[in-house]
Amino acid sequence: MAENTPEEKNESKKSNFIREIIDEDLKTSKWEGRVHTRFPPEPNGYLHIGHAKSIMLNYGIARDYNGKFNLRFDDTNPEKEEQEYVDSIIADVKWLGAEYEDRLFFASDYFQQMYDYAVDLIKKGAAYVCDLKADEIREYRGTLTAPGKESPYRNRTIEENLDLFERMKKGEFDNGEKVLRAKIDMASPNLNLRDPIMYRIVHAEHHRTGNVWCIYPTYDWAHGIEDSIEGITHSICTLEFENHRPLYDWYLDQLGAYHPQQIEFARLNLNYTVMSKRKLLQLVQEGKVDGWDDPRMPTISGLRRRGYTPEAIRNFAEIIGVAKRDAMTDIALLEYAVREDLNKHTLRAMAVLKPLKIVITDFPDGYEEEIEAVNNPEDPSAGTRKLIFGNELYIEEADFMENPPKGFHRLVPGGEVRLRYGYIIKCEEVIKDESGNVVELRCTHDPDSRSGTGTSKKKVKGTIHWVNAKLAVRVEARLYDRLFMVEDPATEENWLEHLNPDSLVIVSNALVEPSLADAKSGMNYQFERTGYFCLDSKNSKPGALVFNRTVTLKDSWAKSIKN
RNA sequence: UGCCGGGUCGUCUAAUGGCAGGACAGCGGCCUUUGGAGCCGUAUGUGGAGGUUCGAGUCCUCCCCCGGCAGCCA
Repeated sequence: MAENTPEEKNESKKSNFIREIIDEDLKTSKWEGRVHTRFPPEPNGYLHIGHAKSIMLNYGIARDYNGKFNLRFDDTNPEKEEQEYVDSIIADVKWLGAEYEDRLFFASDYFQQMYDYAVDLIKKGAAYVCDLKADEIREYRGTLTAPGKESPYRNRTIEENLDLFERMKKGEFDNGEKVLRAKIDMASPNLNLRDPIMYRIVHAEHHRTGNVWCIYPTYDWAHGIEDSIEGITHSICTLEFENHRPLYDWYLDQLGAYHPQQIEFARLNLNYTVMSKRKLLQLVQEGKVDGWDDPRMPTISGLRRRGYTPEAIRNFAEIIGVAKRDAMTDIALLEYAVREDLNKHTLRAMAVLKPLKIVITDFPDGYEEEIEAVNNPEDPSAGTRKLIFGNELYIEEADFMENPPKGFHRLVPGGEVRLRYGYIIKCEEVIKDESGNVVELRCTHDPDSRSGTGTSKKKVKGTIHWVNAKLAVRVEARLYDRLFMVEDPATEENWLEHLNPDSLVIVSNALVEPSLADAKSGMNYQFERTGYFCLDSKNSKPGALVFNRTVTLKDSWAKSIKN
């Protein structure tokens, strides 16, 4: 493979304000030429597409600057964290292709160091044990416009603080009885600096450290230390931590510890879905969806089950860029990213979602003819396959209309249409049941129109897909749509009331061409003219296949009739 | 109404005092045995008012709007 010229590299990799900061740091040797980033999830839920943005941002930077990328679990709250989440997060990060090599870390591995650092602060007179109850602490903190007041315990002696803190660690006190606080400034306009809590007492079993600890560091105390210990150069995080940066700076300066640079960016918001872990958890717990990996969920595992590829998600992360302004990204960008990837790489197949039988009357009963179909017009190396044409077929119900609107290019009574890779047929007769529903079409074919022979001079406007009635395989198809009916459900009072009742439509009698009976899990397919599909990893079984629709194909006809 | 941050096409994102550009979405067309894909074209934007400057999205002043912060969550 040829090396990219610098210009090509710049073109293929969009820059952003964070990369500019790094470029500048490299120029000034601020970190002796090092670039070291990390992704620091809390294992209290599954990762979503917003995390993917952060992962690709951090990993992409490390990769492009020849730096390092760590995966570190921020597991400082035993009450919310679980091993299941750790496992899922590791799987998702790997699936996305973010390589952390041997750098898998846990904040809980640093608990002793954090404790020692806290003792240092106490010895410097910069931290104290406070007996105020939670609501009292809140009260003493003041408000956004009024300064707080100092805790009556603020001026305990160093010896007393040391003793009390050690006894907190030993388990002599109950939850909430005491906390360790930094002694900073109760009148600071930045509320984070009003004697923030460093340690709280939590008698709970931690998924990794078990019952070794009953005091746990708060995020604010722990996070900067974690980055410091790992030698992170650029601590990239989301906007809401901007106000915390002065606190991290204060801690690290007090400790005289290595001091990374924090840079904040705007988190991803996608319309027609929710992105907070709390809300996603609620959807799972209230059974609104089929688990964290429900294909309608914006989780990495949900997108994977839906049929999204890592490449599609990486494309998406690239397309949306990185900035500091709040943004609401249109889900159309995500769909564009996945179509772009799937179009190039999926095998095509014919599948009829809502079958309508047609009989070609001028072929003998039991007629069979082998015809060739290309597997992927975007990729000749994907080759071709054989299809068996017959006198009894099924076409898509939507491809026939008795009273078509102007511009309808498909089958109509007395009209002609091409059957993909087969013949041009003409609809001679429409057969209906007692209630007037069309149940079968009787057609004739043009023998000179066999696909690929070039013998037909005839031009028809429409080409429709079909399956052989005798050979088609019956499958279940699950058609997904946006989870919510409103653009920004999170801002609605009763956000759960805006779930889209049609976000999942199950089609239990779809018919697919025989080759799809061997569909492989993890493979993506394009059902010609209808969309991209993949086997459902949870519910599909041999002999009872279940296909998930990843995304529809663009449909300019559907769009034009809607207007 | 305290502190911090932010406002560029409908959406996302560039332009680092010098032609406001790209992508998606839209619209129009070409092409097509997928109404797919591809190709071509097109409309749309600097929150407002002043100021500095030969020249301002960019610098200054004032205003407006949006977001975050009062967990022993992260």
